[in-house]
Amino acid sequence: MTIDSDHDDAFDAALAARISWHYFKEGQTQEAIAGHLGLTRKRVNRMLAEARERGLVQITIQPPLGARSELEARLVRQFGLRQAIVVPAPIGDTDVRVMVGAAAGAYVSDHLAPGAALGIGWGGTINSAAQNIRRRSGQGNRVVLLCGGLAESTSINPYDNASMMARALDARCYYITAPMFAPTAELREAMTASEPIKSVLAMVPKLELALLSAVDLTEQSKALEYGVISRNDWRSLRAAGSVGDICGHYLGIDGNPVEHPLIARMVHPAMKSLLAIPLRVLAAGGLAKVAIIRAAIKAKLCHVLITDESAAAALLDS
Amino acid sequence: MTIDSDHDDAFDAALAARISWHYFKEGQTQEAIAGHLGLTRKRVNRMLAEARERGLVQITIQPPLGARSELEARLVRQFGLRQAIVVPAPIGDTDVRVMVGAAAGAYVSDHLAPGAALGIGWGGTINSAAQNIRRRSGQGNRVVLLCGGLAESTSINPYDNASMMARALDARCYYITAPMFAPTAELREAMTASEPIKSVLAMVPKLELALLSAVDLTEQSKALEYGVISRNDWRSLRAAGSVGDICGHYLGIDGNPVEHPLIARMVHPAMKSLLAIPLRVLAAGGLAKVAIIRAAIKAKLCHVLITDESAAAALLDS
DNA sequence: GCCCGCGAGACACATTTGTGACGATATGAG
DNA sequence: CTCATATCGTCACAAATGTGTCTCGCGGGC
Repeated sequence: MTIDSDHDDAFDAALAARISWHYFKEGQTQEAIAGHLGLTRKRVNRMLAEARERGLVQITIQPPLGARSELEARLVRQFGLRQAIVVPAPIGDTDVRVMVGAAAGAYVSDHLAPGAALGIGWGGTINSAAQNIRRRSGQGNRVVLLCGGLAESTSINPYDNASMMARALDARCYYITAPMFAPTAELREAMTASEPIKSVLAMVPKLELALLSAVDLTEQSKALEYGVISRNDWRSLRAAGSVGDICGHYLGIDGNPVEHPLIARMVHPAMKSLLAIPLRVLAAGGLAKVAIIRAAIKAKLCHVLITDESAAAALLDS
Repeated sequence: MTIDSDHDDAFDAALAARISWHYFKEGQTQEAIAGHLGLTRKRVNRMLAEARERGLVQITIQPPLGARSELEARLVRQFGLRQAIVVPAPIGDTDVRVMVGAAAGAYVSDHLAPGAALGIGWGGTINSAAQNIRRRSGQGNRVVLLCGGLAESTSINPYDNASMMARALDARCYYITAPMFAPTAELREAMTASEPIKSVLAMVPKLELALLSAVDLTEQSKALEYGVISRNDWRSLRAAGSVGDICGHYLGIDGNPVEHPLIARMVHPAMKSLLAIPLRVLAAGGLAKVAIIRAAIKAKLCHVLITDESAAAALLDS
């Protein structure tokens, strides 16, 4: 399950690395590189873009080190967090998730010890985090996906997120081989009690680090946009008082689980299992996520919050 | 000693970090960022350049991971190294040292454990390595400069190299407070036996990691260019059969120390001390360094070699 | 008060970069 | 063998970037 030597195309990583060296480290122009290596400038250009997309080239921005941002300090104080990381809010129409994810990837790279096991959520933020992991190899890490899968491969599929993360960490990856939403409550019981799934779920309380993501139930919800949940479910979950979910645990504004028929069909690790993980990092940004972030903090799901300025400011405004 | 609020000018690191996020992570145009933050585009442009120069923005190119380069494998085999890292040779007239140094910085970042002590050489390569360290803080590292100082601050001053490295690692830094070349052999004895110097030298055999640099004695020698050694010394050292030095130890082509009056005046850790360091990394590239690299390997000073393609190819051609 | 020098913004320009259009060439199915 | 398709190189152009020059405003020295 963890074997994936080359995942799709014949992308020449060695060539891309060489081009990247000349471009980013040596500061040569794309034209000069093309001439030197006997390629077209356009080819060089696309290889560079691809190298960045694939995380082969990584750009790290060192935090101001000594002087942590004002917002971070206030978040820590007001919500009793261990740490808060606030990245700038996007200027244009850029997706917040790429920025928060970038910080999340850096955080995981810094805090996942060799041999440690990492649990992850899913979504655009996690996807971006995976791209921003500093590649390692032979460190004996494990990645456990903390939710069930989605049959339709949207642009943000949990299995894909997990696979990318595991590849970047050279980790063995464990999936919950069940849908995120079981067809019926009975099937959910049967599935979670059956073998491959049961033992993966049993790994969760023993994880060293969890990188959680938050799904919101606002109008802008990506889960709604991509059809992960139906508009009917969306409506009734909101009516039940939920502001979103963390790993399939739908929470109310106060952080308590809500009552809803869907709950009994969710395939996910028990809340108790999640709460057993000693370091729980929540990565979520954007105004839409403010309510669910607050709920997650109240539910004690968040030791470390990675978010953006707009969400941070809104959180503090309450 | 590790406190450095702002080391010289009023470079606004927080602003630079924010700009860098918008530019590198969010992919905004410099103009848009300038507009958003109320700055000139030119200012944004310069801040970005400065952020890169100062190592605030770091660009990492992941090695092909599985498939290590052919050259590296051959170096390891032929010279019995633990590891070899070969970066592309510069295309234009770029300084090889920035490329080799970049790789060296990444290597140190990956291999210097918390609390460990690092010994460093000096020169452009080390300077570039320091710029490419992934900043850390509170890890309790120590940096020891493995040579004496130079009075005239050339662009590559050992004390400056050490200071940059220590700053990047948030490490305490130890200097040999003596000139690289003592005026007389007697003074050298007196200095190395006297107090601050003696105890710094005593730290050397206990270091965990050494990042060594190589000084060559070719026509292109930077040491000659910058006047670190006089042309007379250069001539006579060559006449004595030396091809360069590692931490002030002038070696012959076979790796043995040469005989020369200058030797008795060098302030540096004993060869035995250097050889007691369990992981010795030599970072040097360019054709001029080939002979001294080979000598250093023969002198057992090099467990891990970080070099560029041109030097690697030349080393293997022998 | 006046002059000098310095830094920063405004402007301008050359270079570099990203991207789309178009045609050539390879690849593979029938 | 032919044709459809996809990939890649060439050309071209617009946008973005790096850099130089000019000028203005500010502060310090006299």
